[in-house]
Amino acid sequence: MAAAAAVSISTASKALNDTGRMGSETRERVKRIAAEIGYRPNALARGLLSKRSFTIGLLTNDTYGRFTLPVMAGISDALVDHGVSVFLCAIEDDPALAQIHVDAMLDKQVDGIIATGKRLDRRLPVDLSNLHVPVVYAFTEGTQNSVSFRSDDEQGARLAVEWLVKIGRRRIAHITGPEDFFSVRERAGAYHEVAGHREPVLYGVWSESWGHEAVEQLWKRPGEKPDALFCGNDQIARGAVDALREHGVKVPQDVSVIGFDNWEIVAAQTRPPLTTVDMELKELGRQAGLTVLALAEGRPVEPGVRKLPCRLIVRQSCGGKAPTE
Amino acid sequence: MAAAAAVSISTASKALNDTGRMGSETRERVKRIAAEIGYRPNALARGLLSKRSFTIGLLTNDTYGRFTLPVMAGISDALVDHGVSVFLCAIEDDPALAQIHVDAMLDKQVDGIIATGKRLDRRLPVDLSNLHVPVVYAFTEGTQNSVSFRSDDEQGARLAVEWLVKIGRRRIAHITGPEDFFSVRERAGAYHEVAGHREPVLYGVWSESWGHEAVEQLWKRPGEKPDALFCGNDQIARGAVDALREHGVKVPQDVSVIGFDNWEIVAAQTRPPLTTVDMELKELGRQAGLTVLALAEGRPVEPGVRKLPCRLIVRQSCGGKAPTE
DNA sequence: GTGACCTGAGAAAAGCTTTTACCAATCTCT
DNA sequence: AGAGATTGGTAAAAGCTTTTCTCAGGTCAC
Repeated sequence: MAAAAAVSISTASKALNDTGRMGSETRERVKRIAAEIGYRPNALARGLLSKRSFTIGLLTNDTYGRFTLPVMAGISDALVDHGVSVFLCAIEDDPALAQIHVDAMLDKQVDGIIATGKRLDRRLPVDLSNLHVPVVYAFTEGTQNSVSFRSDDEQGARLAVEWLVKIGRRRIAHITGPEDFFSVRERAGAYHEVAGHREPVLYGVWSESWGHEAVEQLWKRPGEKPDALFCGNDQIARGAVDALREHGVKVPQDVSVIGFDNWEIVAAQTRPPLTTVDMELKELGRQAGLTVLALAEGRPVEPGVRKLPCRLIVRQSCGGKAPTE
Repeated sequence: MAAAAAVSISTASKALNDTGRMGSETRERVKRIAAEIGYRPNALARGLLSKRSFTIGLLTNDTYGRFTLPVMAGISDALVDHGVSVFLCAIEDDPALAQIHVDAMLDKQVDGIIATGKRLDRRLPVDLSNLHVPVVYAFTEGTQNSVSFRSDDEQGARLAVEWLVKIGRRRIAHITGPEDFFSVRERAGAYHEVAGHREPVLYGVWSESWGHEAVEQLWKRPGEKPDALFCGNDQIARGAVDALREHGVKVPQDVSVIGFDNWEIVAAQTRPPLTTVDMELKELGRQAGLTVLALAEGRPVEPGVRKLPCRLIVRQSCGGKAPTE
């Protein structure tokens, strides 16, 4: 630093880091002068020596940011206290682009990498398994012996269906996304388990229009109609609510509708606002961040898949009362 | 590098950088061995010397990511070719957090900072005016003598209203957000200019429910109804479309509705999909990225506000034909 | 054959910080 | 008072690149 503080370069360092031996008045003086001139140590130089850059990389292929943003917020939230900054790298399922970003991050000596995606059962289009920095997977499929975090979709779905049962619904239908999604199968499994097989599962796509169409199909069928819809995501739920309204069916009086994801922009703007399942992605990001930090510091972390519980967000599309917490 | 390539450390450097004098067969051999052992120079050490970290910081207070994500995508897209990585720092209108992030970035010797927000007429809660690194503002209010990029909302609004006029609409109403937003006033100004003053401007909030309510108000009034609605954003437009449907008014046959923002998740999922104005945020990010890079490299950049043109996205909520491009 | 020149490569410094080793001066105890 | 311990501080090395300087050996010309 400005050894212009009339002291040697090493004394300055020790003063600012509260290490070494020196007179307390010297230490104080150095600190004061450092503060005055606004001295801040160069993290590059420090990193060169300490082998820690206090930097991690976040790799994502989720362009919408639906999943990445909350995860990122959690990571950043957890790591900012430790002085760690985050490189965000959006690779759009482009292996070449991904490799460029990974190389750039490695050159910059990131302390670790968090890989995140938009789907639990897909890998990012780049191999991170043999890097010399720790890698943690969040909301995307990890590799053998890696640490990965994911939401517990089964528990989330159970939460939703149990809620519907609890408020007295019995004929619960499930409208959801494409069956090749792992989450879809998990959620459907929990649905079957809790609700029994009274109603079929309608697989489709993740859009409002599918939710709309699914309701058309259900209401076109003869016989008793469902008194509740458990939807695979909020967009489907929203389409369903719209369709119900057009049929003159009242939500939540006649039919309860529950979504999944708690995507505020969809869930809160639906009329009525959607009761839905929140995957706690921010918390997921927080844990992923702390984990990659632990690995970077050489602390041991058990490999494996960690499932984080979902939380039920009660709004008005189901009726019933919010649980007293 | 592994001078284990049987050559001195300086020769290795010169070989890999194609500088200095040396026998071509030595150069080739070093390069080959470097490639074999997967050597990559340490960017920290290089940065220490060259005063360039090939790293920039992106500061944002937009938690939804509605504006930040496209901007970020543009920046990243523009800079990845130059080997620059981006620190994403989400500060949630928290001055203390913002300062922490800025300090962390400066410590890490970022080559520049891009500030971005969710509102053109608001500053970030941190002062970036006297940093020793270049700062560029994108979609947020800049400081004196700074470089800032913003969308041309006036031109965008003009585009929208002119389109409505072109397809034969005459009684065009404007439902928009809070009047204290600069963009709202600019858009309303352009609306008045192009449409004349036949219909009032309805100021409200940026939500679907306001769009819904505004239509109620309009249709409750005696006299001729509007034949077109220019909405301040896509959410308002969506609410309006829903309300019109409930009134039995057909979109686009009876009334054309046009939005603003081109927020895919809203605009494309509305029935019918919204014709809307795109602010070209990705391009805005791209230019901001290239500009901060230019400043970092010492190239001169004229200070001032750069307005980028918006683009009309024609879907089905207005009728009319897509312009032949 | 010898001085001028060129070539290929290595030595060293710089960039900034932290850490270890070290030295001179003061203190302590008998 | 003098040996040994303590104190307050400095010098130097290490971490990894790049750049500039230097040098040994060879080539060319006269």
